[in-house]
Amino acid sequence: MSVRVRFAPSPTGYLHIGGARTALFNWLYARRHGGVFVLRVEDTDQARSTEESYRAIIDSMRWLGLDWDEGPEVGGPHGPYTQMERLASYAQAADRLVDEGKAYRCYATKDELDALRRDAERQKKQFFYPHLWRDKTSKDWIAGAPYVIRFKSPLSGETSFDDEVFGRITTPNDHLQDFVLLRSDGVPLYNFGAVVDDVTMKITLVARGRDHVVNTPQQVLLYEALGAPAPRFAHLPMMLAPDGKKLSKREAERYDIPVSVTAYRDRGFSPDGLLNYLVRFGWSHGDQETFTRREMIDLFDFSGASRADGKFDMKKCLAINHKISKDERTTSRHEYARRARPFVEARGLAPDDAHLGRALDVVRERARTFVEAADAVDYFFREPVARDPVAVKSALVPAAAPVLARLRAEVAKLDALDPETLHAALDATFDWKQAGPAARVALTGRAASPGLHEVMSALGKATVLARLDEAIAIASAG
RNA sequence: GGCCCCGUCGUCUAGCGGUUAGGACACUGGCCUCUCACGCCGGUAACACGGGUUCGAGUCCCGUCGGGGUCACCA
Repeated sequence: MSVRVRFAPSPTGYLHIGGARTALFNWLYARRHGGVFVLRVEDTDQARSTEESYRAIIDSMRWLGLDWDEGPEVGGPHGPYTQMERLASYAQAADRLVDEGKAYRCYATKDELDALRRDAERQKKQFFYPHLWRDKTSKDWIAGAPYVIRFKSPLSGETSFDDEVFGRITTPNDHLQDFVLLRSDGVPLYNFGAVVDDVTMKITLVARGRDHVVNTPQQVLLYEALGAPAPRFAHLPMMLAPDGKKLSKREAERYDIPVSVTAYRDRGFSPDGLLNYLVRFGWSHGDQETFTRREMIDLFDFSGASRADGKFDMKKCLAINHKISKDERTTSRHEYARRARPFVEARGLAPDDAHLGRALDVVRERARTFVEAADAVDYFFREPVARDPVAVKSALVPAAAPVLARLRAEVAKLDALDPETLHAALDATFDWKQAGPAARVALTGRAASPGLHEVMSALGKATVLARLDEAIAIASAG
């Protein structure tokens, strides 16, 4: 049977970093096995679902490059891929279960149940749905009154399944509630909607966060009741905040960790950089730290997944992004410039491609993100260059004027400013240890920068001469 | 609390009965050097604890402790 997996986010917020990892693992599994990757929108929580969230999720998936074969915007043979457009399917399945005596109508109201729940809480007892309507028949139904459809859970025995990463998981049935399949308005709840869809969409493996293992038994029971074979399951360990708490937005902010994929994009991460951090979170292939997409796909396997939850490490995430971005093997020069450009333009600069490319070549190895790259490249294009007052005060002193003047004279004699020519022309006569600081502030306005020969080369002769003239004037004025 | 799961350096992890317990990030000493990075060489640092099984346990079993997940007409 061909492999079919899905990623099924609910549009109740941005795409969470943990969700992105789940999506990645599913995508890798599908690509690895030449299968189909389905994107399905679980928007049955009408109170929280928004069009804006839907948009953010789609955009994030595209930015990450996790393309789907079936789903919203691309369609497919099992559509629609949005649950609110599939209500008839759930109603039909639910009716069938009721007819077969595997589910039943429950007329107890939410208020009524909430009251019971509060009572249980007050008595410090666990609330358990009293089987109010479990054993009633259609003769007891109240015409015109709202009802939900509940699953008739087994009262004894146990349910188990073989998880691809955790192995066999078995849980007793006796504490299973008669969970709700269909709300009184006909909208399905998560467990039911997901199972009905997974059956009709012929999903063969479900990979998701470990927080879902608890409702897997209920889903297994549902497959059974529906007379459909259950897919395989693969649960992934949780991604936690540095303190071991849930990586919620609030918790993450305390550690300056972005939680939405769009935030990583805005912070100047490259999709491949982020993906490389994520793929090594809960999965490994020996000691290999970074992968090209091709390698990820070829090497991915659930046997490489770990079972222990992990804590997010922003420093490492940045380091991995840095490694991926600066390496031509994983990020081409052209790709780097294409992604960096918007961040440069956001600073009000508009260099042409050739000029930008030269500057990025010079700073690339020292920028962890495109935001840092844009900052590092700023003085190449800003006129007049912005000079750091502290650096000016310490380096552009009167004594530096003659040194800068001599540098200006030497550069003026040259035709091309490539690094080799500059080294040949200047190194014999300049003591860079002494001339460096002043030249650096003159040319870049900063106390730290890439090597001066490289900087001059990327700056171009005209700009170099102009900036030296400015600096000489500043230095002379003291 | 019930049920389920997990436990190797600070962090991500390798390990699948016999290893000086390896790598990466972080931290740190040094080299390189016009500064900052990059790069290179080196260092600190881990098998939660207690019982078993075994000639031999990080690897297998049990217990303890610790951590996490979940108990909705949310997903």
